Amino acid sequence: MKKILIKDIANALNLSKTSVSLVLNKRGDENKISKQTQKKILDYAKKHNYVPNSLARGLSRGKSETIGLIIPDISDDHYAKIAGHIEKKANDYGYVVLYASSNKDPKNESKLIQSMINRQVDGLILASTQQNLEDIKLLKKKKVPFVLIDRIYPKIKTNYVLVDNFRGVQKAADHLLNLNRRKIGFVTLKPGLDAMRQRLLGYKEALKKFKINSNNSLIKELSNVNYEHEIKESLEDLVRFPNSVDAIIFSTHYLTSLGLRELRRLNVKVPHEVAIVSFDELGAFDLVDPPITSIKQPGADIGDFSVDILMDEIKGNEGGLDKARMLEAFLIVRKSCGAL
Amino acid sequence: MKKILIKDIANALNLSKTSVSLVLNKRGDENKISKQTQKKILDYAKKHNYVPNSLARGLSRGKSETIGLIIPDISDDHYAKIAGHIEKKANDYGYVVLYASSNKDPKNESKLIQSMINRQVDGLILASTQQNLEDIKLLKKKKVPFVLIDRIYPKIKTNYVLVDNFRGVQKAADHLLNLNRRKIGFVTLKPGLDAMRQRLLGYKEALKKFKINSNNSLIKELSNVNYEHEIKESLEDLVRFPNSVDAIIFSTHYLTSLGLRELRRLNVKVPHEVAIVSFDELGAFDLVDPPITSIKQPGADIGDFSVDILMDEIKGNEGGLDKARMLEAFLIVRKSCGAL
DNA sequence: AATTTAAACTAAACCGATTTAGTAAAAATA
DNA sequence: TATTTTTACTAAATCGGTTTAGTTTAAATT
Repeated sequence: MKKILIKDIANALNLSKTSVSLVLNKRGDENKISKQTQKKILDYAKKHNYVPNSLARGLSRGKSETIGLIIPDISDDHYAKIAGHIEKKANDYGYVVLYASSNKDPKNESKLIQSMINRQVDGLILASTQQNLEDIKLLKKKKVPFVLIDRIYPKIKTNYVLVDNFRGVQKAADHLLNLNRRKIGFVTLKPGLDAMRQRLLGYKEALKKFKINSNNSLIKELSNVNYEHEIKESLEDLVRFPNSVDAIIFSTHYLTSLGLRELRRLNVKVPHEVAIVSFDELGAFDLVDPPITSIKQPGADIGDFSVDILMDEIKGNEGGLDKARMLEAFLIVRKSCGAL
Repeated sequence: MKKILIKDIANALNLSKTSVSLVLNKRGDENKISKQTQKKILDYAKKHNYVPNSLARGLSRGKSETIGLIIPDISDDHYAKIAGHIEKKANDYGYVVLYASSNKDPKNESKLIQSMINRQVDGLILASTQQNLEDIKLLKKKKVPFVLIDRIYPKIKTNYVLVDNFRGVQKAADHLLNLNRRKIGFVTLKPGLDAMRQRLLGYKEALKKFKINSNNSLIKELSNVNYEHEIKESLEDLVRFPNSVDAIIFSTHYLTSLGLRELRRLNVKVPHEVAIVSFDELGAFDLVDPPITSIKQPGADIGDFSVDILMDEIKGNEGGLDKARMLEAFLIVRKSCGAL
């Protein structure tokens, strides 16, 4: 049951490693290896179940047929879904995915990028912490093909696939405004991430168009590390006089879940007293009491497009595809705003 | 900005590749490289940001500091959570995770196992389709370290981390029985998977202990590919005379979600008319109407233990750890059974 | 002073592929 | 028949590390 190598095949058939390698890589014809010989090699390889050592191949070819994927957290629904699509699509292209979670730590992310490059990944897909500008610049300088998803660095030009957070939240706010909710709270994370900034801007813009002054005490920006605790106080404050909101937009699905639990604890009736909209879906949001109106991000598209772009980049097709895409998020209307 | 190699360091310092390699691998002292020289090498390497090429290192060492993880589907909550923990734990050990989804296709799984091995992963963690006995035997024969999770091959002895599906479902059924539900339906998948078989047996055993004859028309085994459609008819049948169940156990979280949607469509009141328990949690099950009583699998432990075992195996520690673990699943009582 | 031992290195083989730059023999052309 | 071309291969270098088996020089021992 020993592993069989190209050398073994060559010896067994009294041929050179070169010929064997060429034939196994389907380059026999162009290199004028006779049909006979080719058949012998192919047969022998199949019979002995030859499979190339990818490390050796990667080393000599300088590429690995592997792409790296770095995301904040694989157990986050949103990223798990994207990762699933990336993997499937990459497999279609004959690539394998080397995957890693940064756990939202820029240092960690930086190490992972390094590690991926050492492993000779042919390209990277990155949902960055947005605090590693230097690493991203380095990737550009080293001409490593990469695509940013979900989070970009506005200061530099890169390939990216992004969701229109600004428009997305606007849709949420418009929906509420059209249902005559006027005191709309916004619960989000501190804008370390551009996505969060965009979502906040979208919220403000929607209010402005309705000629409502945005009121800072209705905006709750929670810390990235402590939001689970901070959300309690924030919600109490939103719900209570003088704020007394009649609607809340949550800026991520986990804030929505936490927030809803809190609203229940506070005995606030959703949607009668307070309507809610979630930016970003969770699988079971249609089953929740009440079913949650949400802005659904196109996870499948993010995954698929990012791989398409990356492959284009790896193959060196300049200008083949549009390398920067902004995708629409969709409003899914359920009962949590009282619209149904 | 060119990549710097061991050779470059050696040339720059007028030393041999050997010395440089030894020092960089912290084997300078044992090989009597003078402190001076060591410092020179280390300084130069740091200054020029040397990082080893993992492919080359992997090739010559015959190991890659990478473990492979093959699961049915990364976008399944259960596996996403496990994957998250596996990754974190593997990183602690200094390993990187090469991850792939089989999409429940044994052929695919088989290819992935091959591909992982070619990539010289040092070990594998596998949530198998349970239809690749030959591949698993091969892994054993080739002495590739591996750990099965969630799904084992009962016919052969392997390392594994498993959840006690039998006891888990028993807990669910006991809970219902103790609440005086007597006509308990069981909605599950066809037993291609041993897990499914165990869950069914657990259900039957619980009934038997309560001296209730299990009635086959209360057991719905759906096809793996078509369950989304079949579940409609199954639920109608369970709910309608003469079955008229007063409780249903769903054997996976996605069956629960689908089932609950169906029960709503049929206007069945949960838990008043029919109580439900889900085997396996979903993040938002506490928010659902009604909150879903479920059997929670210890995803974190599955992940952590499997990596511990694998590392033990890779390091060749015979008999260090218990290499086969059966973990308990826990009942989480919520309102969907009327108990609260 | 001759021999051993230790210190501080290094040359070259190796891992398992790919690839460049050939070569020998047969066939085609002049 | 001599020369060129084509066919069907192959030897050896290469990728970037690790590792085995030395080597040289200086210090210690007899």
